[in-house]
Amino acid sequence: MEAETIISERKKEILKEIVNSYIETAEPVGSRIIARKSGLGLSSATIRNCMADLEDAGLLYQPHTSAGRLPTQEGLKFFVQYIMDKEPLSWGEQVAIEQEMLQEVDGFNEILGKTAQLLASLTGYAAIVSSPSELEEHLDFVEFVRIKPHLILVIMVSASGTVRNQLIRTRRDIRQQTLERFNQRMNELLKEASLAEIRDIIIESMEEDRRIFDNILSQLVPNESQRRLSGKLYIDGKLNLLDEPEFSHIPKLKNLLETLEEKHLLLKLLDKCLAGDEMQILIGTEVASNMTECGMVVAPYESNKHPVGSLGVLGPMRMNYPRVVSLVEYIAAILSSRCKEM
Amino acid sequence: MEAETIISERKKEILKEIVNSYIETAEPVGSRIIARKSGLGLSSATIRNCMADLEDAGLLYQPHTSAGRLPTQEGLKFFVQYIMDKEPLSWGEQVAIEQEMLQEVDGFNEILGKTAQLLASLTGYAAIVSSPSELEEHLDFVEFVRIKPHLILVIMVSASGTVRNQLIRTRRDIRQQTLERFNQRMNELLKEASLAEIRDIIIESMEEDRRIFDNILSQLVPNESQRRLSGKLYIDGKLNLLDEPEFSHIPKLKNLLETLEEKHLLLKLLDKCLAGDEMQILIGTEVASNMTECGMVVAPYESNKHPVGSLGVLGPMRMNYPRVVSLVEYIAAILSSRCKEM
DNA sequence: TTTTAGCACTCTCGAACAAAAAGTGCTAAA
DNA sequence: TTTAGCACTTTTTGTTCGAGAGTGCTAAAA
Repeated sequence: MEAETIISERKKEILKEIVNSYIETAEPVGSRIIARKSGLGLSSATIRNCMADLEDAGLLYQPHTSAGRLPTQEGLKFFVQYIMDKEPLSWGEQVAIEQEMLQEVDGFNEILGKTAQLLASLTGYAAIVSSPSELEEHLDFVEFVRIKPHLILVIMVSASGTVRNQLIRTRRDIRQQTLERFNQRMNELLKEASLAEIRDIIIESMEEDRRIFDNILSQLVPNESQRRLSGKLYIDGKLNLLDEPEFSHIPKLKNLLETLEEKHLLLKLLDKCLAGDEMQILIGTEVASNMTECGMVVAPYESNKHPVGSLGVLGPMRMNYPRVVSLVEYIAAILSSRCKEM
Repeated sequence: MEAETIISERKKEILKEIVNSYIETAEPVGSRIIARKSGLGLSSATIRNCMADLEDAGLLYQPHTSAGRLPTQEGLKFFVQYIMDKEPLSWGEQVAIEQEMLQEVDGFNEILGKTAQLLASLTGYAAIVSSPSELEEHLDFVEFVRIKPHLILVIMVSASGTVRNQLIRTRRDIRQQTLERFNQRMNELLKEASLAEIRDIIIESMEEDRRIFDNILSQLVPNESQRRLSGKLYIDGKLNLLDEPEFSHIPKLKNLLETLEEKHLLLKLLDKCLAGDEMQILIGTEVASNMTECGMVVAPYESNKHPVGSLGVLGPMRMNYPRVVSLVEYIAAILSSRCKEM
């Protein structure tokens, strides 16, 4: 970014002050306020000159001639990239978070739910946590049970304690006896391979039953599009957004809440970050075409060095980035450490 | 209600007209409008006199002296009890509903979800459907599996196709062999009894393993308070409420949406109706102390003559009761008929 | 006795206007 | 390079005023 080099230190300082004030009050901020609040002893006139330059650079704008200035989307982006310093968490907060996150619960999913809840309540915005994609998850145990003719129940228990069921209808009726043979073989294999891998192995090795089980297994291993939809998502704090003045316009609010119901859209958003492998801050149009007034902070969490899911905070574009970034970072780290146990 | 006898036919007619107009426009309605719209050829002055009487009776009120009148909560109650006639569903609508409701799906729960969705989209309000309480539901199949030391997985498949899992930690480690004996016995018993009943039977009959299984079964059969919380709830159309002018005030809206997140509260509301065994219309303070601006229409649905769950519509107090009542009634009937199949 | 026309009265709502407040840009002096 | 000062612009707020809607009451008509 050449922009960074062009903007002088002083102007950065001023931009910082403006953004901070804007984050706090949601109001346009004028030169007087900065002159008084900022440490550097400059008069409002000087500040005004700088502000005019910042406006020319596209980082600020005035809603109307006699109003103060607001950061543009670009201004905020510049702020989070080059200016902002994270707001360190107080010791008390760190302890409180750890305490909440490290509670004993059964099932990994419960942790994810708790994480979303915690993140939402600490930030005051909406929080989203995606669960590890099932495909890659290691299974502990699988069992096939014949319930009635042509209907088989498959129970899968993952290493993390999640239980998943699936009913499968079969064209041919399969005897429980056959299934038991299958069960045994599967569970042996599971010690080493993932479900997707097993599929390939087993199809080769069990010549006799090949046709039957090929069918079953392909129903079991979700394909790409199913996987996308099946990825679980934990959302909390949606209603926090009602407190933000930018969403006091009801149709806007409705539009936003509606998009938050569209899981696949959110999953895509979170996935975008998973690929990047490090924290990302999306602002305005970067978030989504119908969430142009929002900001989002997303970070992946990992299990043995591999990112497996992500967690994010969604708020108004005028989010308290310094604080949110610290929180997301810290909580992602703790979540990653909990993944190891699983 | 003595009120009914006191209010003359004409006044009922006028009240009816007022409520209908209010439902449509959400505005106070004046005497002129009624004089023109109502069939009875009366002048506005006459109407005014009647309206004054209705106000004295507590069925109407004026927001301020020079405004038209609005029905009070009592006025609406009176309307739905003694005046309203249901709005019959058009033939096309009936067909469309049946088509939607009778679609082939797997799992009863999917039907309930679909029902909520349908109800919400047809009424334009929020819809709530409660699922039959699990306690009473008949189980088709139960299996206990030892996953690892001290951890047992219980799989329950209900007659309606729902699968429920539960992990149970045991103090003593139980061998798979023991569990299989137990499995067999359980599934024999299931042909006749419900889970709750089985518990009593089995505890008596299996002397040797008594202590072990008593513990397991008591974890399995939810107690009253767990049952309340575990009852599943399908809500749809929450965001429809954002379109209603009465909820354009954000704090009010937030309060309402928050209450809609409290499942146990809603369950209690629906249960209230289940006990009554017929459709109920709750208005204003009757709904809940923090939903005084709402109205609700609830009806039970049944499976072999016994009510097993209920479905309801929640909207502003100024709901289109004639239409909603018909819809709820019709959909409850279809849902009941689907229950029989299960 | 019941209904209606007429009228005075009350209250809200929107437009028009004025003054205050907030903030800017520019100029000229420090 | 910075700042004080001032003219200018725009929003905000408050006020006033008249139009509009609707009522209650009274007296006449049915």
